[in-house]
Amino acid sequence: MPASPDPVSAAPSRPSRIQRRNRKRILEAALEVFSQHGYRGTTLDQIADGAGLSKPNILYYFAGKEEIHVTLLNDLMDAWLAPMRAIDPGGEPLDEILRYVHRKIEMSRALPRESRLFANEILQGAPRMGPHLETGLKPLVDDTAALIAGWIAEGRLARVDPLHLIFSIWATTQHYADFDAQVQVLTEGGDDYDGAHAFLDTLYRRLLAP
Amino acid sequence: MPASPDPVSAAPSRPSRIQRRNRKRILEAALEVFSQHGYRGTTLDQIADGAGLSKPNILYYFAGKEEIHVTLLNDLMDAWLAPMRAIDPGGEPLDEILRYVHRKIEMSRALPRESRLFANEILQGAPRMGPHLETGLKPLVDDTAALIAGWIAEGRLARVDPLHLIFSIWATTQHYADFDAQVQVLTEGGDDYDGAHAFLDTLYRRLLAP
Amino acid sequence: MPASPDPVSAAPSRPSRIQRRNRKRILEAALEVFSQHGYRGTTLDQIADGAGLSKPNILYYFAGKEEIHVTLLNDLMDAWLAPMRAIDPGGEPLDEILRYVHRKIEMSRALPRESRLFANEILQGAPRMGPHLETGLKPLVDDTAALIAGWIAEGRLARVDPLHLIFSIWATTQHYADFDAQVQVLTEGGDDYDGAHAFLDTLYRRLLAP
Amino acid sequence: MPASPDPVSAAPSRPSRIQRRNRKRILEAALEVFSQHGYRGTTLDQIADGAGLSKPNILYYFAGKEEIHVTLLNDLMDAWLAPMRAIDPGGEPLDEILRYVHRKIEMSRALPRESRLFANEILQGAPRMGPHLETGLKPLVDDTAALIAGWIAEGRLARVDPLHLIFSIWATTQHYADFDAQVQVLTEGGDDYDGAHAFLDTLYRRLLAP
DNA sequence: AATGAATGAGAGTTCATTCAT
DNA sequence: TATGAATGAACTCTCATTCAT
Repeated sequence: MPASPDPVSAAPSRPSRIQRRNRKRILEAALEVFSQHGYRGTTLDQIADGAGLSKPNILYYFAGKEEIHVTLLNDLMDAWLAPMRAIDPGGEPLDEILRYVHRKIEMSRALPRESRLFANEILQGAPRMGPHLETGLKPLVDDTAALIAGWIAEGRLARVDPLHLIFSIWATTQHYADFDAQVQVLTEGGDDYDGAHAFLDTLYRRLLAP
Repeated sequence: MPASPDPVSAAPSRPSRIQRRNRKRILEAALEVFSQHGYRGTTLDQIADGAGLSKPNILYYFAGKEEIHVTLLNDLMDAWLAPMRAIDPGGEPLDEILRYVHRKIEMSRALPRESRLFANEILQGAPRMGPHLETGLKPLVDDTAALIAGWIAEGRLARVDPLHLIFSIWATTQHYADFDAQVQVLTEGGDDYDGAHAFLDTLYRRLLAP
Repeated sequence: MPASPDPVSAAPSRPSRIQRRNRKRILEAALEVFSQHGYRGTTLDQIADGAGLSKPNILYYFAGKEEIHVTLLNDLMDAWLAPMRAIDPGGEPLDEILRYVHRKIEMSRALPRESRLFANEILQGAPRMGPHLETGLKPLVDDTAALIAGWIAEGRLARVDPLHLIFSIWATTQHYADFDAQVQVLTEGGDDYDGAHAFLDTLYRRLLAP
Repeated sequence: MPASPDPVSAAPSRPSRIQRRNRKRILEAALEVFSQHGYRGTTLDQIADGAGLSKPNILYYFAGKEEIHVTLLNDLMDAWLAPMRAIDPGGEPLDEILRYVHRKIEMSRALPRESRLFANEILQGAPRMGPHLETGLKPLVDDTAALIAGWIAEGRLARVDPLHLIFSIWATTQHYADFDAQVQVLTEGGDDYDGAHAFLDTLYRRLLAP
């Protein structure tokens, strides 16, 4: 040990291949069940089964059920906000908004479980995500609302309340993931994301065209 | 029980005043907790506490936790669909749609717990409500979509996909109840239902004005 | 219920006969195992077995393992301090001390499990009894030490440090209960409480006779 | 292993320096936690942490938790009995006893963890030390009691029961280590070993002076 | 000589439900 | 009708120990 390069300190020596693989498996399985059954409706057994690991082994990687959930939320937060971050203040306003809407629809299609995970959490009062809303989401939304307000002031977008506009975009795009069970019934299993793209394009174009 | 005038058969001798009062209490308490914590997150103890009844007494009125939940869903279904049923086929199309939108916003404001109860249920795949969607919701939505399609064909509304229009109205109006925790943070506690009325009025007016 | 004298309020309406009987059974069984195996070494299963009740039924009466332990400690505290409280400040000093010693030996003989319960707790740093030492024990010991100091000042007892005297009385008398396993081996199963009475009478008489 | 010079047989090839160091570390850490939390209250993790070794490595040196505990008990037994062995049959009786008492107090002061380790074990019925009491302790105590009886018969010590005398010396001296939590509270954190020396010197002098 | 990874056997606790009155 | 009492099944989490390297 004397001649060792010494990473003895408690520094969490970067995870091994197995560690990374198993953590990934666990989070994948957890996403599946948490997004479907909610926090309380999910059991460690379900996660363990889904991950192909024993229950105590799950707890070898995560301190407890809650830590898995919080880790999921944290890890997904960035990806979740990416579409809004990608709005280009230097772009053509209407284009930027419409492209944001289309990105959000695509996320609903590609990541419906993630959408439902967040929906579940917020529906129950965001008990494990409260801080993130304040520190992660709020500033970004404030900035975006200000940007839109600027565009409106310049006459490059029709007059609307920017914050309610943002709410409406979230609501309409995430609806297809969050309320999929209902959408399925009413579209008779079609799911029709193309129709969603077309409809919402029309909607926001008519709403915002200057 | 032998001397009872009422034979054992399932004929439900009409409920006494106490029975009606207690059932109402139970359902009220159950709505409160189910809407906040979801199905699995809710315990009979919480419902019993909220109702001011003992746990076994709860089970005297309902066969089990699931029956309470299903009863709630059933009982609320009618009220939930009332705003759509109230659309007058003989009215002025744009007015009818806008008034539907405003009624839905008002329901979000007045009955947020009911909204979240349904949201929770659908988010989890509608495990206890599946049939209702097919038999209760689908026909009504089909009719309404057909009505709207008719109006569009007559040139009395701008061209849009009626079904996606309906989705968007649900999404945007219920958003204020279902994602209240998030709305609260971003509006800094204001909640702003007036802004929602104004914004959505503008939105659907611009979208649908012929 | 209308004509009821109404103890509806949350007041813990005095326990029923069954409640009292079962709580007693649980505490009796818990004393048996806690005193033998210590807090951590005791399982609820052992207590449940000893009490002839199911494990969840144990938890119907007590909120958890710790509450059982704390309840035992609290309930026994008074009895435990009674011998010291019974010292009569108006009595003949040497007699009073000697009678205190004999009472303590009798407690060791009659209540060895209680003695070991306290010994276990203090040995591990009194984690669940800390406050009691300060508020219950300390004032009483302070008073008793002052009383003894007064007797010494009056020349009615030989000079000794009162606090260390008290320690020695506790140590010598409780030894027979706490270290019974060892005493048994060395006395070859005799246990000899009579010898203890005689020896300690001699000891404190020679120490304290003025 | 085939080419190993050391055949598989149990012949314990003498331990390397590292082995000796690690065993010592483990036992030191184990003493710390066993004496504080008791056998069941102690986890291998705590020992591993204290020793700075991994948990499996602990089990490379010891077959299991129990073996660590038993080893501790065995290794300490000699040191624990040394003060009694040091009583000189050829010495001046009162001096010998008093010096034994003082040595025991010093052990309480210097090795409180060892004292509590034994106390814990005996308190719980000596489940892992039973034999030792018979084979190690009993003969020594028998001898010492006989020695004291002889001194008394010769009129060189006042009449007392030798075995109860020994019990009392153990009880009074070890009390300061075993019940330290209580002593601390009552001495207001002083701990006062000097007072203990003085008090017990007086006590046994008055008891035994011929 | 050492350890990251894994697990079976329980631990304490929760909870929907049943029993007895 | 109503409830105090009771419980089986399941849940999260712990821990001594083993496996594989």
